[in-house]
Amino acid sequence: MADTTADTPVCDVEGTCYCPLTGVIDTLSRKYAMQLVSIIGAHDTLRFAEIEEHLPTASTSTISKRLDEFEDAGLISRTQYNEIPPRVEYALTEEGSEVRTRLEPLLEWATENR
Amino acid sequence: MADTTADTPVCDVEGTCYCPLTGVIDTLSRKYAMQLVSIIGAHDTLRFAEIEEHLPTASTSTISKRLDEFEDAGLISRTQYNEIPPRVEYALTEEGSEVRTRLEPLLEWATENR
DNA sequence: TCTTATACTTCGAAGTCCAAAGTTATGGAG
DNA sequence: CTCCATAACTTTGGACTTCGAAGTATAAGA
Repeated sequence: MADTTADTPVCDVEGTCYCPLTGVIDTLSRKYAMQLVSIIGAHDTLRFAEIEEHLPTASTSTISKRLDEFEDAGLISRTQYNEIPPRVEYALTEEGSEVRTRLEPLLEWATENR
Repeated sequence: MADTTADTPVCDVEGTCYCPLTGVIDTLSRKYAMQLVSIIGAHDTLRFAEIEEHLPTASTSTISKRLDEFEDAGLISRTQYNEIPPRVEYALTEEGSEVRTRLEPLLEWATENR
């Protein structure tokens, strides 16, 4: 009984309320997504196999999918070197770094309280 | 080629690295989970139907599942009043508040950058 | 020719999320 | 006494996601 229009989100409360929040949060709301941003951010660049070592419980295909999604979302860059055997390096973009910075307090707490 | 044992996580890098992080992060890595913590935290208490208004794109069953998971994780409390029609109120616990505090910077940024 | 190395992709099964309909309980209208 | 209304879920069957394991592509070096 607060808003007058039908499709306005009901966010008229004390404090900030993140109602139908989409975008980056959807990308981060998937398995291993937050850990992955943090792991890449802890290094300058990382190769696929190194990421797998850091996230041993995640399947190859899931890591691959997360990386694609992050690239689409502009959170990471993918640099491919045309050598044999192939070499690919992943790194956070500026946006990705910003996300990682804001993710750290949460992950830190979660690490201490598991 | 850094660690000598087989099952030690590869976390010997500069800075903090959150390798096979489990627990609360898994609970938060599900659809609408982070938004839900934030929404409940923006109020003293919330009823089920109010939560649904704040998260119109989430299905009833998903909200119900998230609330169960949060209760199991100790992030929210569920208070049931034996009236007809029934009344149930949800609120963040102290742990939930801590999580919300650490979630805010991320959600704030995500709101500005969607 | 065969092996090696890296970075994936493909596969079928298992688990998660969806919208819509159903469940429980009882107070009040007719 | 029967029917409807209300709140908070639960159930259902189908679509989407994640899983581990196996397969693909490339070319240098034995």
